[in-house]
Parts: sequence; structure tokens; C-alpha cells
Amino acid sequence: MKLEDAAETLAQLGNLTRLEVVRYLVKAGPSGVPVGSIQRQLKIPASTLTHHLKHLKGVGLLMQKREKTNLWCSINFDRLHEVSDFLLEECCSFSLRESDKAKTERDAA
Amino acid sequence: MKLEDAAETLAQLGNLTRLEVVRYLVKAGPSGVPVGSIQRQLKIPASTLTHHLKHLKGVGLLMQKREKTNLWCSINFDRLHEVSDFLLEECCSFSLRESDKAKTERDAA
DNA sequence: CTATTATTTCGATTATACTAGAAATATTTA
DNA sequence: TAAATATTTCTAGTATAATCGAAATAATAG
Repeated sequence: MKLEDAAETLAQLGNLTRLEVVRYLVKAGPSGVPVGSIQRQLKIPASTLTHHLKHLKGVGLLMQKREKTNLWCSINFDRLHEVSDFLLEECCSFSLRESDKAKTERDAA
Repeated sequence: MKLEDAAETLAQLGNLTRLEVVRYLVKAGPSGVPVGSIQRQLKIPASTLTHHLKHLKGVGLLMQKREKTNLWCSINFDRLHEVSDFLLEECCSFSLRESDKAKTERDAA
């Protein structure tokens, strides 16, 4: 996962309203829930919700599928996994030599 | 991990400059690096860097320790793990009943 | 076609975040 | 004490994000 994409995805997750939506969608599982149910259950004004859903879709966390008048939303579990994995990878790889850590002539270059 | 804390932490990770810093600190390992080295290596203006470090410290991702004139920065690996774990937990628990997903009388309540 | 329900777009307000130069403050060394 | 180095605070400009009501647009059912 590219650093830029990770940053953008993390930024989208880093909003309380959106994170509540994500949590709700995860609970809903692969089949998802309609926009209106999210709106009513989480008490988010419709236009605000649409706004946030657009963000989540923009980073590939949200999938949507229309059925009659309802737009069903579901989480892209793979994408959520990718982000989590990205952080884990970040966690476990030390590679800077001690000699590079203090100020050196190379710092200036 | 509380949802609010997770959101705040994810938000802090969701900035390219800060994520670059985090990645650099992870590479540096537990012993860390001085502020000035981060600044020179990643070419971030000092005041901008201080600003971002404050944010990372604010959500507990950054630890600092002074030694002579240098302020050594290191990642709080546990905290980073917590965030990653939070996303994983989010990933793997479906619990909404299908009957709750469509609009129901209970929606209104 | 009309009414109903579901969702989105528009538009405006308000708040928060990013950036970085200049000046100020620490900390050590001479 | 003075000079050198490291880091922070102050300040301010600019950009981006969050919010939501009202109106507009889809989609279906009657």
C-alpha cells in the first residue's frame, strides 16, 4: 500500500462520524445496510451522511449497490484489512542504522 | 480502545507529513532519533515538524527524551499496535441481525 | 401521471488544520 | 559570559473539512 493512499485512507477513518458509520457497516456484515438505516440508527442528517459516504467510497472502503429505492452500503473488508496490515508492517520493521541517527555530514547532503 | 480515541489517533496518522515521520520513527526503532535528524532527512521545516510532533505526542504515538541539546523521539509501538488491532477487531465482527437492516418500525424509535 | 420514499446536490456557515518564517528560548561548550 | 546548536513559540496566511437545511433528483408503486 502506497504511503499516500494509506494517509488518505487513515484520514477518512479519522473522523468520528465516519468511524461510527464504518463500525456500523462492519457489524452489518457483507450484505450491508441501506443508507436510510444508517441515517436513522446513527441519527446523522441525510446530507451529512451522503457527504461522509462519498469520502468512504472515495478511498475504497465503501461499496454500494442499488436495490429498488434503497442503496445498500457495505464495507470493503479487504480494504480495511489492508490499512490495518499497513500499520502492522509499519510497526515491525526497524532498519535505520544507529550511525545514521545523530547529526552527520550526510545530514546536510 | 474507545471509538473517540481511535478516531483521533487515526486522524493524526492520516496526514502525509506525519505518516512520513511515523514511518521514519518506526525505522529508527526503540532508541529513536533526534528532532533535528527527522527535520533534515525528511526536509520538513523546523516549526512545521514541531507542530506535527506535538500532535503525535498528543495521541500517545510519540515519546520524547532529552539528551544534551538533542530531543530524541521514538514511536510508541504499543500504541501503534493498538490502532492496528482496533481496525482488525472492527474487521471481523458482524453482529447486526438481517431483520434490523431494512427500515422497520424500530428505526423511528 | 401522481404520490411516496430514498438519496443526493447545492449553498452557505463555521470550524479546524496545514504551513512556515521570524523571533524566542533552552542547553551545552568554550 | 559569549557563542553555537537545537528546538519551540508566536503569528498569520491559506486551504481544507464538517455541518446541515432546503431544494432537487431518482426510483418505485398505485
